[in-house]
Amino acid sequence: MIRMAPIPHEDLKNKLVLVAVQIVQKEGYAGLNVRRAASMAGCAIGMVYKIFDNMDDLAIHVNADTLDRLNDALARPCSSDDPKEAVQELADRYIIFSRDNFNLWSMLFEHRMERPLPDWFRQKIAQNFGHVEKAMAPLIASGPAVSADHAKVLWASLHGICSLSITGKLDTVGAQSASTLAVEMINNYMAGLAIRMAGLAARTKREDNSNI
Amino acid sequence: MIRMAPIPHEDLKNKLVLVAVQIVQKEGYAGLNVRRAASMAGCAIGMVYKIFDNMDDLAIHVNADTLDRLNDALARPCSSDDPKEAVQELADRYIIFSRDNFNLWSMLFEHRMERPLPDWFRQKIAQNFGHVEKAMAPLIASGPAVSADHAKVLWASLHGICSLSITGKLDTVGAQSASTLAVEMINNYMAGLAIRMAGLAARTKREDNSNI
DNA sequence: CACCTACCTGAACATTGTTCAACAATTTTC
DNA sequence: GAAAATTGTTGAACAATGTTCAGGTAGGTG
Repeated sequence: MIRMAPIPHEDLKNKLVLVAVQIVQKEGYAGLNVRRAASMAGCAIGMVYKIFDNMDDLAIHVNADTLDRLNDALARPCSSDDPKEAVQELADRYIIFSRDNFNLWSMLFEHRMERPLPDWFRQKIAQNFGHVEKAMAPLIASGPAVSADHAKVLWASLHGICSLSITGKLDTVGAQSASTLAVEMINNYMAGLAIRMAGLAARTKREDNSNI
Repeated sequence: MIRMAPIPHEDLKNKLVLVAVQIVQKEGYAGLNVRRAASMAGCAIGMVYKIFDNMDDLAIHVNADTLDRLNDALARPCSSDDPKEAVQELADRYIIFSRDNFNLWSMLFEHRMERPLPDWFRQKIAQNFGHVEKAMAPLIASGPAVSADHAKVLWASLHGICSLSITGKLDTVGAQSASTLAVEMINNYMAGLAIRMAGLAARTKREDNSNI
C-alpha cells in the first residue's frame, strides 16, 4: 500500500475543489465523479469523504467557487451611475459570464440539493443580488427592503431568460438573443417602475400638502 | 423464464410513461430508475430499451406529459380580456401548477439533455408560450413576431422567479412570495411596455402626418 | 408435429457513490 | 530504543444504477 505524505486538509480541500471546477468546466457536471477528482488531486477515494460529506458537498463547493467568480465580475464598478444603465451593464456581465462559463453556470441550477442550502452558500447568493440592489438604490424611494425585492425580481427574471435561452427552450439561438430579451425586460421593467414610483411620489406629496 | 403476453408497444409505452410520472410525482426525478419503472409497468427491463432509446428518452416523455398538463391549465379561457389581467391570471396558474406539481415541474428544468431537444418537444414548449402570446396580442401594435418576443420575455422571467423562489435561492419563502414577485414583475413590465408602445404610436403618427 | 421467426427476458457487465477493515506513519509510553 | 497506542490514509468491496445481448418462449408455417 503506497501512501502519500499527509497533506493539510485545507490544502487538499482547495485542490479537490480546483480539479472539480476544471472537470466541470471542461465536461460539465456529468463528467465529475469521485474517482476522477481523487486521481487528479492525487489522493485516495476515501480522502474525498474525509473532507466532504459526499459528492453533493463537493458539488456545493464547486458552485460556491462559481458564485465567487460571478461576484468578482459584478463587483467591478459600473461605468454609469444611472440605475437603468447600471442594471443593464450588470445584466450584460451576467450574460457574458453565463456564456463563458456555461458548464459551471449550468451546474448552479442543474444540481438540486435534497437538503436546504447551507447558510454560507445562501450568503454568497445574496452577495450577488447585492450588486443589483446597489445599482437600483437611487431609483427606489421606499427604502432598501423594497429595493431588495425589485433586485430579486430583476435578477430572477434575468436568470430565467438566460436559462431558457441558453438551454434552447425559447426557440431562439444563443446568448445574443438572451441579451436582446434581457434588454427588453430591463427596459420595460425599469420604465414601469419609474412611472409607478413617480405616481407614488406625487400621491405622497399631495397627501403631505393636504396635511398642512 | 415467465413471459408476459405480448402487449402492443404503444400501450406499454403509455403505461411506462404513466408509472414514471407517478414515481417522479411522489419521489422526484431521483426516484426514477429502469428497474422500478419496469416492475411497476409489469415488463422486463429490456422492454424499456425496446421502447425508449434510454432513460433520457423516457425522461423526455415524462416532461412532455408535464408540458401537456401545464398546457391544459393554461388553455382555459381567462376571465378578463384585458392583456394585463389575462397575463396575470396565466402567471397565477403557472405558479399554482409549479407548486402543485413541484417534482414534475422541477424535472422540466433539472434534467438537462446532452443532445438538442427533439422538435416535437420544442413544439410543446411553444404551445405553452402561445397562450401568453395570445393574451398579450391586443397590446402589441407591431404584429405577432414582436408579440412572441414579449411573451418569451414575460414567460422566461416568470420561470426565473418561480424557479429561484421555489428552490430557495431567493431568500424568500414558498410559492406565496413567488406570486408576489411575479405580480410586481408583470405590473412593471406591462406598464413599461404600454408607455413605450404609446410613444411608438405617437412617433409613427407624427411621421405619417409629415409624409402627407 | 417439427421447424422457424420474432420477440421477450433477466443475468451479466460497466460505472457510479459510499463504507470501512487493513495498513502505514507518527507519537507516546516504558 | 523498542513496543504500544494513536492518527490518518488507502483502495478493495458493496450497493445501486444504466445498458446490452445470449438465450429462451410463444405463435405462426409447412
